[in-house]
Amino acid sequence: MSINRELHLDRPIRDQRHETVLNVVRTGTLLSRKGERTFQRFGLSEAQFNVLFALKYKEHDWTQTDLGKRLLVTRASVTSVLDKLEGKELVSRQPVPGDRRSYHVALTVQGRRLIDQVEPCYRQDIQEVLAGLESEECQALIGYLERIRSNCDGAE
Amino acid sequence: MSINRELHLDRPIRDQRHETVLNVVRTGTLLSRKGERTFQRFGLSEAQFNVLFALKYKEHDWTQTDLGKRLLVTRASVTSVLDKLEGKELVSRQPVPGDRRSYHVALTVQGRRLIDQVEPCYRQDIQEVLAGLESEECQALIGYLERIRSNCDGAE
DNA sequence: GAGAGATTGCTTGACGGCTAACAATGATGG
DNA sequence: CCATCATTGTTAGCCGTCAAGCAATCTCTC
Repeated sequence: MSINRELHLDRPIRDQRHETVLNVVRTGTLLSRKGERTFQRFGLSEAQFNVLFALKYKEHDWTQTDLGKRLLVTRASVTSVLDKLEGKELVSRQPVPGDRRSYHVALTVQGRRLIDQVEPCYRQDIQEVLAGLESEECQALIGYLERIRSNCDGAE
Repeated sequence: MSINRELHLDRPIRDQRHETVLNVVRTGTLLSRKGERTFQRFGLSEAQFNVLFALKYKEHDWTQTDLGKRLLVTRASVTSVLDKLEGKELVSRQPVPGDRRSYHVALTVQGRRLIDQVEPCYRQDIQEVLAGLESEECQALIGYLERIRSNCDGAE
């Protein structure tokens, strides 16, 4: 459905670029919310899922700062999410040899078990949501979005 | 830049649809943040800007519930943002004849003056960010995103 | 070595999002 | 008229985000 109808606008948006921006932001929000509903069934928030998922597929050891870069949030945000996950014993902070300021973050056994349960549902969501798009269309979409991001300060 | 590099991934994402979803969410976030930096210069949050902008272009009277539908947030969220804006005397709640439960929300003189100042910067952001895309490309992008949203529950 | 500057993780406070519950009010059916 | 149900805005509690500032620690330069 068009943004105009979706936002209950009396008049259609005149600026096509404006309409494009609203479409991107709106779609991103809806995708996040779909994920949240799935994660909620496992007692996880989106931020908590993101941490577990990242840890599952990491190859090197990550400090909290590394995790923040991966998830694109500040160190303060990492701290609070990690406190929650550590309270549920899903992740653990390991001391880093040679740097007493840092911790390496790792999945616990329960954490690994949980993310292995959630992941199939997450992947199913993705397939559902993108069911209508062919591979070439995905590629084109990704290309457009990369070009937009290249004009946003803060993209790294 | 590709999501793989942007997220500091050790290995590229295998599932193209997964990569697509991450691209959409990521781009939406970056667009929001660009807006936030602009609004901040005027002492506004993104949510507060959205309210002022919506009120500027409304044609009918809107209750708080109407505003929530337009902005796609709950009534509770509208209440708190409106409290902030009313504290700064940028909007006012007007009693609705015939329904003592509701309020009509309107810009004050200062509110109108402020949104008129912010809007050009906001529109400039949009032009900058979408500078690289032709009209047909925007149209294609919008089409892809609408098809994705049609698969998200919660799109109205 | 010693001092200056960076970096790390933590804390605090503000913000906006949500859900759930509430009182007040409106609408509807008998 | 009245009982019931729906709707409106508010509140409280949780969450995650950020910015700003802190102490501890590392690094670099002299």
